[in-house]
Amino acid sequence: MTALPPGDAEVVPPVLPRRPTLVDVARLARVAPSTASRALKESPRISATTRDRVLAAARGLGYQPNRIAQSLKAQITPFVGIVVPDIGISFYSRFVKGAQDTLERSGHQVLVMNTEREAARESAALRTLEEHRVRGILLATSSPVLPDLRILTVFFDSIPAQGGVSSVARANGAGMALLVEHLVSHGHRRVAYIGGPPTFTSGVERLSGFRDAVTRFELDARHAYVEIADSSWSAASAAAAMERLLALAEPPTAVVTSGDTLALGAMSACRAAGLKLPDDMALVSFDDPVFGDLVEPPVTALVRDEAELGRIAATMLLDALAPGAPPREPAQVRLPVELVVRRSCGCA
Amino acid sequence: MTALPPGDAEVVPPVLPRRPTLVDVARLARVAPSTASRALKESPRISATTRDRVLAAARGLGYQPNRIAQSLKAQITPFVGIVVPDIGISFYSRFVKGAQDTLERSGHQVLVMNTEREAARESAALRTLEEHRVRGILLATSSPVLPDLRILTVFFDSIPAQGGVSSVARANGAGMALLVEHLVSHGHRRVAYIGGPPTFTSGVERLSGFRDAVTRFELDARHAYVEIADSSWSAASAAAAMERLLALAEPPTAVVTSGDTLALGAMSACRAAGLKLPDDMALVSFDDPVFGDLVEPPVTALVRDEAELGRIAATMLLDALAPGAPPREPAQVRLPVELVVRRSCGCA
DNA sequence: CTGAAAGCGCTTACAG
DNA sequence: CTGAAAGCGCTTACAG
Repeated sequence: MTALPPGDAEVVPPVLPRRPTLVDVARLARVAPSTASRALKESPRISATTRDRVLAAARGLGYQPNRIAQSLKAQITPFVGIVVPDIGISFYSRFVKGAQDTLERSGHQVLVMNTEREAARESAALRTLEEHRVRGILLATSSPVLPDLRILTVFFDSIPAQGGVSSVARANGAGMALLVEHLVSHGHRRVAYIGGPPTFTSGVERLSGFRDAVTRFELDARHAYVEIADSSWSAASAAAAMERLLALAEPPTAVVTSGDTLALGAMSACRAAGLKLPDDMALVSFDDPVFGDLVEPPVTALVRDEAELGRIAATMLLDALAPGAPPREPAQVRLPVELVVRRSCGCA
Repeated sequence: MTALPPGDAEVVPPVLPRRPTLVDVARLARVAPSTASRALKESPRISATTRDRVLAAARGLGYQPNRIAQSLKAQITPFVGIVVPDIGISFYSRFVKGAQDTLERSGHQVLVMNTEREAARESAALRTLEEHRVRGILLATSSPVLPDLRILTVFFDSIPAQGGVSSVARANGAGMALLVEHLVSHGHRRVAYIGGPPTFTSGVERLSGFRDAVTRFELDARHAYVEIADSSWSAASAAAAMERLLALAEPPTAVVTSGDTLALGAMSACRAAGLKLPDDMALVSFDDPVFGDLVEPPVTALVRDEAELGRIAATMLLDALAPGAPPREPAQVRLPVELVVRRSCGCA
C-alpha cells in the first residue's frame, strides 16, 4: 500500500465479489427465480432437465442460499439460545455440548450467551436472543426474578422458585441423601457440609437435602458443621471453610461438598494440614471433578451427566416446538442421580 | 385436550399474538414507518414530539426490532462463527469465553460449532456458517486440507501447514524448550515425552520442540523415550504410555507431557505403580490441568491462557473487519509462554 | 411444469 | 422534519 497524494483520492474499493444470489442462478439457468428456488429444493413438480440446469448453474456460481433471507421469509429462524453463567466452567460447556448435539441434528443453530451470573447481563442476553427471534431458549438463570418470557424457555440447573415453567435439573435432595447415607455406612456421625450459598436451586436444595439427611440419620447437627462457600463456589473459599472445620474443638470426621471445585479446595486444605484422606477425613462430593478418578484419592461423587441434562433440555424444547404438538403443561424433570464410589469416602 | 369427532375439525390454532412490527408502531404513533425507524434510532432530524410518540408506541406494544430483517436489509449480519473440536474440553470452552467476551463488546453474536475432530463435520460447519453469512470465523481446524475460505478466518491452536492465513497459537517450540530446560535444571538427563500424535500444529510442534531440546541439552535421545498418545489425547492412553516407560530396563527419571489430560493420566499411572512424584519421577506438562494447583503434587506447567488466546483471535478478526481497515497481510501471532513452577518437577 | 407478483420486516436515498 | 418508494434475498400461493 503506497500512500496516494492528497487530492488524488482514487480509493479503490476492495473488490469483494458479491455473493451470487438466487436471481443470479436463475439468470444463468434461464429460468424464473421461483423456478430456481423450487429446483434447488428438489420440488417434485420440476422437470429433470430444468432441475439439472439450475443445479449446474448454482454449482458453477458457488451459490449458497442466504439463510437470513430464508428466515425472514419463512418467519422462523433456526436459532436456539443457550444462556449460561460461564461457558468456561465445564459443567456448562458440557451441557452446551449435549444440547447442541441434539439441537443441530434437528437443523437448529445454537447462540450461546454468558451472563457471569449477573442478572443485568442475563436480561440483556435474553433480549438479544428475542431480537434474533430464537425459537427457544435454554436458560440457567442467575436472576432472582422470573424473566418476562415471550419465548419458549426451558430452565435447567437453576430453576425459578415461582415454578410453573419447564425445567430440568438433577435430583439435588436425593443426591445429597445418597452421599450422606454412604458416609453413614462408613460409620461417620460427625459429617460437615461445604456448599455454595443457598441462592439458586442447587445451593438451596443441596443444603436442605443435607440437613434432611442429618436429621434422618440422626447425625451431629451442630451449626458449625455447615459451611457456605462464596458465590462463585471457589476452591479457595472451600479451602478456607475446611480450615475452619479443622480448627473446631471437635472437627468432623467426614465432609460432603456440593460442588467439584469445593471438593478440590477442601482436599487441598486437608493435605496442607497434613491429613490423609480418607483415613483422617473422608470426603464425598455432589459434582464429580472433571478428572475425579485421577486425583488422589479418587473422589467418590455422583456421576457426571451434564451432556445428558443438555440432551433432555433440548429434547423438551424440540418437543414443544414440534409443529402440531399439542400445547402441554410445563414439565419439571428431575434427572435421577447415581453414586460413583471411588476412594475418598473410605472404600477400598 | 379432548379429541374432536372427525368431521368436526374445528382446529383452533394456538393464538400466538403476532409480534409487533415497525409498521404496528408507526400506525399507533400515526407516522410513516420510515419516520418510526428514524425515531427509534434517535436520528437527529426527528422532532422531539414525534420521537416521544414513537418511543411510547414502541414501549406500549413491547416492540423489539427484528434483527434478522435488519441484517437482510443492511447486508451484514452480527454473527461470528467459532469452530472447535469439542466445546466440552476446557481449553476450547475457555477460548470461546475469551473470544465471545471481545466479540460481544463490539455487538457481535457468536455461533459455536463442534466438529468432534471430523473433517467432514468441520466442512459442514463451515458451510452452515457461510450460509448464515457470518462476518468472520475463528477456527481450530481438524482437517488436513485448507478449507476454501470465502469468509475472513482466523485460525487458532491448530494451523494449516500451508500457511498464508491469519493465525494465533501458543509458542509450542519455546514452551517445550522451557519445560525441558527446567527438568534439566533439576539434573535430569533421561527425560521422556508423552504427547499427542503429530497430526496437527500442537502435536507436531511440541514433539519437534521436545526433540530439539533433547538435542540442545544433549539428553538421552533414545526412541523409547518418546511416547505418542491416542488422537483424543486421552488420559488412559497416557497412563498406558507411562506404564511402558516404567517397564523399560532403564526408565526415564522425568517426563514431559504435551497436554493436561496426558499429565493426569501419567500421574495416575505413576501412583498405581507405587512411585512418588516428584522424587521417583518428575513431571511437567505443557497444558496446565484445570486445577493443576490442587492435585497432588501440584503440576509444574505453562500458564493457562486460553481466554487470552480467544481475545487475541477475536481482536485480529475485528481489526480486519473494521470499516476502512486497510487490507493487510495475514498475521501469524504466537503467544509467549510462561512457566508456572509448582511441585511435580521437584521444586519445593 | 413454469412464471409473475407479493411480501417477510426492516432502512435509506430521494423528494418535499 | 416527514413520507412514499424501492429493495435486501428469498418463497409460495396464484395463474396459466
